[in-house]
Amino acid sequence: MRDDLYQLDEAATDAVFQALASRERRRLLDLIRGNPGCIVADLLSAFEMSRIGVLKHLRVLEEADLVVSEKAGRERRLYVNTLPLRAIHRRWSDEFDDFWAGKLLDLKDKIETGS
Amino acid sequence: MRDDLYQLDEAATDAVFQALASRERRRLLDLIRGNPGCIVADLLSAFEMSRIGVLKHLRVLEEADLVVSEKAGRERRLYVNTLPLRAIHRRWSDEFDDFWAGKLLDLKDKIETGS
DNA sequence: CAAATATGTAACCTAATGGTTACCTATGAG
DNA sequence: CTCATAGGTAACCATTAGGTTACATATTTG
Repeated sequence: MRDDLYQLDEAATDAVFQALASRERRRLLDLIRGNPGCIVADLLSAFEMSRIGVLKHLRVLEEADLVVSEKAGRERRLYVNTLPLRAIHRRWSDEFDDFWAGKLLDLKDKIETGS
Repeated sequence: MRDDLYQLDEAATDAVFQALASRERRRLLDLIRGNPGCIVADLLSAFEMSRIGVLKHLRVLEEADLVVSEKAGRERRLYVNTLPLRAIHRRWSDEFDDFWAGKLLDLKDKIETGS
């Protein structure tokens, strides 16, 4: 799919941010990104929690479309899908252009220091 | 504060993504961004929910440091703080450089179409 | 086939979220 | 001063999230 044709609706955006709002899930995402094609069992050793806990986090990532998988025999191969992240990145780059460009004052600093 | 000195720890990152994981809060953020210095009462008409509901969402945004406020008499002036968003944007730009640059295949598409 | 492996589902518990109503405090205007 | 306005706190309720244990299924391997 062409990069710029991929768009997130509000519900999908909720799901992506929700999925990213957990350390464990971000770590999971990093692990899969670093080991594309890894299977669920490969991930378990990196976590304290039970296998089912990891599976649940994985499902949240999959429902946010941040991770996709492919069944291979009794195993499941995992991959990061970058499109949702890129869609958000792209949208922010558009919407917050003024901010990224640093054209606006740092209001917080201004307020807190009273300057 | 200099832009690149602002860094989010894991807890702060949790808070930012959590805050963004709600349509209402993203809308709130947009409204404040479009009306810097607006007061709480200004926002109410844009929402169906009660004032307290809005206040609670506002607090989530403030705890994520995405919104800052300044008391002015009995009013409270609201501003968006862009630093957390910029910090995330910057980190992603570093970490996902290969992806942003489109150097990697779209694995999802590959998997789903079986090509 | 039998047993080990990889994964998935169900049911349950606790804590956090998202919302409410009712009440309280501080400030500005007449 | 009186009262309307802007905002905040407390207590509550329903739903969701994050985790668990126990059990079930499918696939390899010996």
